Amino acid sequence: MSKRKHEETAVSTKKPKTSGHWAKGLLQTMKDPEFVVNSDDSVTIIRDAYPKAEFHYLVLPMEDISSLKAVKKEHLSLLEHMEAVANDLIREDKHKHKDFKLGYHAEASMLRLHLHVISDDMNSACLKTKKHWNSFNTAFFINSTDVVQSLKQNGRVVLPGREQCKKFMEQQLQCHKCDYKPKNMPDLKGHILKHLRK
DNA sequence: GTTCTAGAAC
DNA sequence: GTTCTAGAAC
Repeated sequence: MSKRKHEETAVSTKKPKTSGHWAKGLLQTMKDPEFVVNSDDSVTIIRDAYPKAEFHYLVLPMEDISSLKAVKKEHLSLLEHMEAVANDLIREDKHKHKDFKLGYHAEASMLRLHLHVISDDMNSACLKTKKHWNSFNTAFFINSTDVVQSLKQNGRVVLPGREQCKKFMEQQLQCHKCDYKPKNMPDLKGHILKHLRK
């Protein structure tokens, strides 16, 4: 036997092309018909390539807005439109029996502003780490309505600072539906199954 | 953002 | 010995 790792022969599960820096991945996914759910003149909706719940979509503007930090008051109607499009999506029949959260991460890793549209089951094989959990289930996740309100009131989106974000990510694991405090991720992933209601 | 894996935690 | 987390990735 050679020392080389065995060749992967199985067809890999669909992944978006990842040419260029990983932070630009969403820009590629936006162009991939496999992931695009819907779009109009100003926004595109895609399925998240690594969904953290049974339903997990992203709404992205066509305009090259890198993140919440780059959002200006002239983007107000765009952000309102992103929220409206997200609300239309979750009213579709296939989502009827699910509750959804609409919001932004306080600090995003991936380029291009994106609104998360995620069912609140948090039941997914892609949800693996404490950071994953806390990014959707602490104040690190900012509801779209609050982002829009902040933009209206301040002319920009007021965000928690770097240290505050770090604290959110290090927060003790907490079930989002009851007072249970899981001892680790496998414990949490087992626990949330009890709350499933499809 | 994910993958991989060393070494901490159990 | 096995499970689990957290940090590097050129």
